[in-house]
Amino acid sequence: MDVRTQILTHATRLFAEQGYDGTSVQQIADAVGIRKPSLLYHFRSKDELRERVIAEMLAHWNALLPSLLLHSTPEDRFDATMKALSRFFIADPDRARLILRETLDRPEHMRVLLMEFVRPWITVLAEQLDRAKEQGTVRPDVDTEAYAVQVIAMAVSGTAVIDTLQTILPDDPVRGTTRERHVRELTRVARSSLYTEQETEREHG
Amino acid sequence: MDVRTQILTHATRLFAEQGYDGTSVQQIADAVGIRKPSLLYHFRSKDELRERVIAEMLAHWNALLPSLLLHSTPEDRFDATMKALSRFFIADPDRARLILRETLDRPEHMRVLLMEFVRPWITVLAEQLDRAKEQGTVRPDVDTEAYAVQVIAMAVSGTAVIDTLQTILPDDPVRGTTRERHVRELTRVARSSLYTEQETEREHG
DNA sequence: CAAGGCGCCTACCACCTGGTAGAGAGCGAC
DNA sequence: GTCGCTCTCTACCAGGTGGTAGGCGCCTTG
Repeated sequence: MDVRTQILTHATRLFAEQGYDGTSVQQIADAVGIRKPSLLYHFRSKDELRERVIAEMLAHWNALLPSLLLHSTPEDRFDATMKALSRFFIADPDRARLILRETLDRPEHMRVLLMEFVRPWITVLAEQLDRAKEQGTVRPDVDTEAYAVQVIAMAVSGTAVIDTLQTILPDDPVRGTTRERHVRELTRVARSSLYTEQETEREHG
Repeated sequence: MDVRTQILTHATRLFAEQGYDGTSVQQIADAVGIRKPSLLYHFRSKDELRERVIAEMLAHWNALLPSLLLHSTPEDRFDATMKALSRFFIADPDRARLILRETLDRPEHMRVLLMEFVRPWITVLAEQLDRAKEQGTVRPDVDTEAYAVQVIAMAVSGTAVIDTLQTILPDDPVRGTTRERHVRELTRVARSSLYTEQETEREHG
């Protein structure tokens, strides 16, 4: 792995764990095993590094999402998208933490990013849900746009903090680990608040 | 308002907006209108100030929550608690941001706080829901503990980031403002995923 | 064999950080 | 009065911050 990629990897982890202000260039350089000026040779400034870290993550996002919407049939498209979304963040919780931190630290910047990378998907999802609503599979009182935003926000923030919730949502011999319980309940809440009762029963057999 | 309180107020706001590492003692002192050593006369260190800020917020929490559970009848206790929870954070979104930041920055510390200040309420809520489940008003497939945690997490993280979501969940002449849409959908999701269909219809008239 | 660019280094910079020392102003108690 | 206490201040500190200057080895290209 080339140095530039190593820097991005370690910077991503450290920014996610400690935040941008809580992480020094020195720390990142130490993690990579180079001197500070060497790092600043690859990235002009700490700020550029941060932008690159976020861009890197959004590139993954952009590479993953479209294929998922194209490879699924219209019927299970929503479920497939929801699952993919969860998997994207659970696969690397640093992504969720990074997004959450950027939202808190630079809300104006995040608005721009959301507009470009998230808004289109919200629109697509909401349109699908509106069609399903007309067919009677989705509850009539759903604000489809707000619902889509809600569910994505739940997935992101949930993934970011799940490990800390261990103490208040302990592992259970019957119900499984904290993570399992959380994901299962998230899925249940998302589904049962979306579909009409008939649809839910039909799908569950 | 005495100086100590002023310091706490400004520190709360600044920590919530910029994070602990992103805020300098100098900045807080400037906001209050005193010199840095004067601030450090009232709080031995920046770290103690942070602890006091959090303690202050948890004191509010502790003063508010019990009265709400005692003054409501068993029937609407859950709804009342949920509403109170939302109001607590919406009244001052800095609280939600502070909690979220502390969870990201010092997860181990947050675990301790959650155990002391949140776990008891989760237990109480879960017990109520379990009783309601036996009576058939709550869906049988709900993991009541996980559900309670989920809803609280939704309220906290939702409030913390709602203003930034403006771009992807715009104000709507029919559906209302971003905030209204978000809160309404949050409530709808929480309710409709909890109660059995009969119960929902009965309550809605 | 140069020439030159790339990548990494040491040494250094101004600036800011959290925190301390100690002086002095104001004020109530004896 | 003068003691002692509370509170705020100026002046200062060591250490860390992001970032720069410039040299040195290495590899590729003529």
